[in-house]
Amino acid sequence: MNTVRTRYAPSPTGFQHVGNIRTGLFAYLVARHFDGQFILRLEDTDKKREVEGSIDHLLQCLKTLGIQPDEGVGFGGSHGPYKQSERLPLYKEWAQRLIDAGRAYADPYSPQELEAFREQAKAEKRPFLYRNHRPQNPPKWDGSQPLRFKSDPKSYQWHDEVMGDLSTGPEVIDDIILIKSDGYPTYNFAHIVDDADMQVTHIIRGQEFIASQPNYLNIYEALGLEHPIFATMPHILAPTGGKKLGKRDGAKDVLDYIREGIVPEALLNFIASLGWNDGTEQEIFSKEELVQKFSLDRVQHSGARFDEQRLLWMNGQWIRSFNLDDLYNRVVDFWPESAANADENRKKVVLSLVQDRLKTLTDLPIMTNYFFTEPTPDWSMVRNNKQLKKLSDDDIRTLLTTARSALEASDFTSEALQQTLNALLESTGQKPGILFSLVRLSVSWAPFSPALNDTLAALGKETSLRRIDASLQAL
RNA sequence: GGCCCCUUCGUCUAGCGGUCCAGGACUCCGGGUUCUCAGUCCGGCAAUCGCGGGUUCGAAUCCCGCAGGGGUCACCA
Repeated sequence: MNTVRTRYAPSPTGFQHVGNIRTGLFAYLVARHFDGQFILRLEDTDKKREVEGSIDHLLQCLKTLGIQPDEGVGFGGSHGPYKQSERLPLYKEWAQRLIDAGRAYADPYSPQELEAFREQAKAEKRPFLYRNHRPQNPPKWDGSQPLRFKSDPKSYQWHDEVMGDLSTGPEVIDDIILIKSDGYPTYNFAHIVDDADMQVTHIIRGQEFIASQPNYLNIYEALGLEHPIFATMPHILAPTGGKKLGKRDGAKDVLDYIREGIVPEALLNFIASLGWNDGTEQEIFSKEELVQKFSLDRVQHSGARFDEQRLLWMNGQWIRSFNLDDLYNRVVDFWPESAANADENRKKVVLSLVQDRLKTLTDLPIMTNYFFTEPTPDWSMVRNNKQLKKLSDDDIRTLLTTARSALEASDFTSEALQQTLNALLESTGQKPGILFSLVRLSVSWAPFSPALNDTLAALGKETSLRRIDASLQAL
């Protein structure tokens, strides 16, 4: 077998969302799995739809997710240029071959005439076929008219790595446009030329192309080319309804997930497992494992719904799997403002306490703010607490004062504090629900915090005692 | 409308003729973990395998119909 070469070939028409990027990921995984090459090609043949900044965004996405092309726009390679808009002469050349072979001709109709044909077909509830209107003596192609393929309608059956054996009749074959009147090729033609020229072995693309596959087969034949291996991916479905996930159904920018505190590993893992599994009960896969285990024939045939709950769960799994230094480097941009001047060691201590609690990296500020700034006592939190509301102000004052002096005598390691607190439970005869809650609130004034001994240890003796004093003052 | 594809718990899925009155994961609900929140552990709810016919001793698994969903029929990709 030849070296496997796959490509991801988006058009620069906006931001990348999970639906797009999954196709790219799978193409990447196939290439890596077989020690082949992964190519990034830009299909920028529709100048009207082009959106500025698309390329930068695309590159940023791939970089963030660690999907590294071997060749392509921004990566060099010996089959370039990798932007279709810079390959126009090549398409002309291949088009000329078809013209010379009598397999392409100029389209003499005006857009209005074409539209009339289409309306007619629609009124008669027939599919529109251009070849039913194929001109007898088309004018010589001078580039001002679209160039059409002269098709040879026939039945086809072919194999798709994902979908299996597929077949169609001649009625789906038509004279499609190869070169538009603006001089740019259509996708339909350009991708065939480019894949051949770039020696692409596997075409991995979305389900929307399955209907035009027979037309492509017809063109491969006319060009005398052997066709690559095809693999058709099912769509990712929108959260509701059965439609494919698109921008207007709330498909989010891939980078938005990262900004919202989803780690790249989790996003990659999640996207890959939408429509693919390795047949075991494993749910969490690293990129390396995906490369090793991925195979197209285990890709699902039907669409998969995008379920953010599951993504969030996976994110938590990944966050908990990182060692502290790794996690620390990932959260640099997520700390609360109050942590701006805190030193690294302090932040690491705090981070280690909340690591198990983070669902996304953006949870960090709300979970850690009180470690870095003095909280404002809010006694309504005590009064609204189911257990604490029974205590009188005097009870509270006594309990807190007793606790304060016991803590003052503790040397404030996590272990020593646990002993101090346990002793305090005995000496005061209080339940943990009362004593611990009260102390926890008086040092944090937060709705939740890590274990009390750990929280106190992280705050340190001086700060803890100061906050208890401040809380008592405010009572 | 023609053509093509798809159809297992709410969701993602395992399953390739018997080990499945269908297994795992997410969600949800109980319980444990000295307070909270999360995590974690244990347990629970949840699919008569789209429907109807076959084939077979035996079908989620094979065959045929039907229905529903999706894609496509652009000088978009």
